[in-house]
Amino acid sequence: MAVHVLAVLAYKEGDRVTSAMLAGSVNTNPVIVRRLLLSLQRARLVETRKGAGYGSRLSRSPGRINLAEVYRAVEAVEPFASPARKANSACPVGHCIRKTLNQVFASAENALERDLEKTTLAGVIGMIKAACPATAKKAG
Amino acid sequence: MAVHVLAVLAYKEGDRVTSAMLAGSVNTNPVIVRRLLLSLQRARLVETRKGAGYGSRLSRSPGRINLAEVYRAVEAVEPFASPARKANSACPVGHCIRKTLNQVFASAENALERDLEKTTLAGVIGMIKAACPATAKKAG
DNA sequence: TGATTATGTAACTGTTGATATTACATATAA
DNA sequence: TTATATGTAATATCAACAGTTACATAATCA
Repeated sequence: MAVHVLAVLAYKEGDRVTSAMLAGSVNTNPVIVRRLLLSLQRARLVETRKGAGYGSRLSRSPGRINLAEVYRAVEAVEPFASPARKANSACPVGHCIRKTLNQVFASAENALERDLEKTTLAGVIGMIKAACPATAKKAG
Repeated sequence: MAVHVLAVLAYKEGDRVTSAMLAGSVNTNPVIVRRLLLSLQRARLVETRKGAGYGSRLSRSPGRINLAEVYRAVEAVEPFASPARKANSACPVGHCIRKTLNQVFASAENALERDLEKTTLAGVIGMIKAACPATAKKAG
């Protein structure tokens, strides 16, 4: 969803867009969008202003925002499960597996982010236009 | 958790282990383990037999099972969200973003799996032993 | 200044997926 | 035939995420 919101913002290069308009595009509630925007603000990906006629816009050009940044901005918890129950430490595997799996998963997540870094928001927009060339250039 | 279970099985190279013993190590319920084992059976990673004195063991040596196979065996759904609500197709971004994001995420997941392929169960065991050298070699 | 517009945020309510638990049918070994 | 172990259904619990309503706060604009 984060990528969707940012893609709309990228579409409107520079124009301010309200959370209500974004929610309209994603088909969700403005509050959900605003909560998401808070994460994106913290990551300095968007700028938001209150007041009549304002809203949010990208902090940088779409070509200078890659999807790894977006992923990190909205990633709530570790994508790989840290099981609720802790392992049985009487078992040698259970006792020491956590540290090991963390290492392995950190490496895997790193590989994931390296790949996401290769795609910018501008790239996403380009792919969307290529996938749907007939679409109008400006709409909510 | 899947990796944990398989690591225990790898520890016991070849020995049959019951779901109750595995559940003891992971600190969970035998039924949970059995459901997980069903996925691992479908992926031909473990063999299971009913009856007194039996249980499960690895189908192959730990050096010939990599974590990408495990990931694929237990991966329930797409790790990246396909939002419940579908996007607003009146919006040009909403209309065509799904296909584009699927492409991008497929690539990212691929990168993830390429990384996981580099680690085998034998490697995990080695890392565990290195992390906890003092641990006994044989226990539940 | 005051009305309007937008965000920030709290409180509460689904919904979903993972885990947990109990119970029982079935298969296999001894 | 008995004991052991898996397969599986039904149900409960829990956390994360999304949704909704409501309202305080901030900023613009007339």
